[in-house]
Amino acid sequence: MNVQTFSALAEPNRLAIVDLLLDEPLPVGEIAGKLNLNQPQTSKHLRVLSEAGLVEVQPLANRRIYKLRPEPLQEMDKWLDSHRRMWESRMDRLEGYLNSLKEKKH
Amino acid sequence: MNVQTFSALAEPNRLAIVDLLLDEPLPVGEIAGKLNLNQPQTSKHLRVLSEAGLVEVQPLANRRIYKLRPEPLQEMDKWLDSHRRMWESRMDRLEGYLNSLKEKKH
DNA sequence: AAGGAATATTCCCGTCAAGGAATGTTCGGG
DNA sequence: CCCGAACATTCCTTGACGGGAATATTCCTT
Repeated sequence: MNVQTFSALAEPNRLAIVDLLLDEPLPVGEIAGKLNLNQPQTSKHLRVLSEAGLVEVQPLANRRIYKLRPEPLQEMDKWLDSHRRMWESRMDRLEGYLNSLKEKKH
Repeated sequence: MNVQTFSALAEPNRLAIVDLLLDEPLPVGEIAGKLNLNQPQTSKHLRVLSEAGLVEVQPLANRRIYKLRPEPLQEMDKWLDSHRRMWESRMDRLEGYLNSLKEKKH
């Protein structure tokens, strides 16, 4: 699992940008407008997200359209899989235990 | 989605600790030994993980046993859900497109 | 009570990161 | 060709962060 993805998302503004781009690709100005960020600030955050591979840029005249790339989040999903199995296993065991408690009450 | 979870995991040593604890709870010394970390270094990272809610401590004599807490990762899983739906939707559309290509070849 | 083991905390230092202001670059329209 | 719009980059400042060394704290054994 790549730490760079976590680093990129460990900043509130960048997390908000990623959430925003979930709906549709957007140009920098619209991202800045919707999140009340300065344009240079937005630009710099987008650069970090791009370097982490979370977004890709599509030039359109003087605009730059940013869209999400799923690969790093898919990798995070895969990493989460092993944890998911762990906590689901514990939930199964808890369930089994509670069921056995119920049976003992009959 | 809580940025603090991402921040906690955005450090290679802490990510390694979380991976290690996936198998079983461990005391500080063993974590330090397995990851080749100094004890104070390990202690400090565990503190950050604890403050993020990713681990909990169980004192056992002069030892402190650290174990994972699933809640923050479950929250991350939930956050990832909306992204999962987005990239699966795109995969569906790609699949449909490829299928329609295949049909045209008959 | 003293000592050892295990661990947490503090202080200091060097590096990194975010924001603001200013400036540079690119594209399209007139 | 010039200008405006959209955006990227640079420089500076400030605060955060990780590691190392030293020290403090807690528990158990003798």
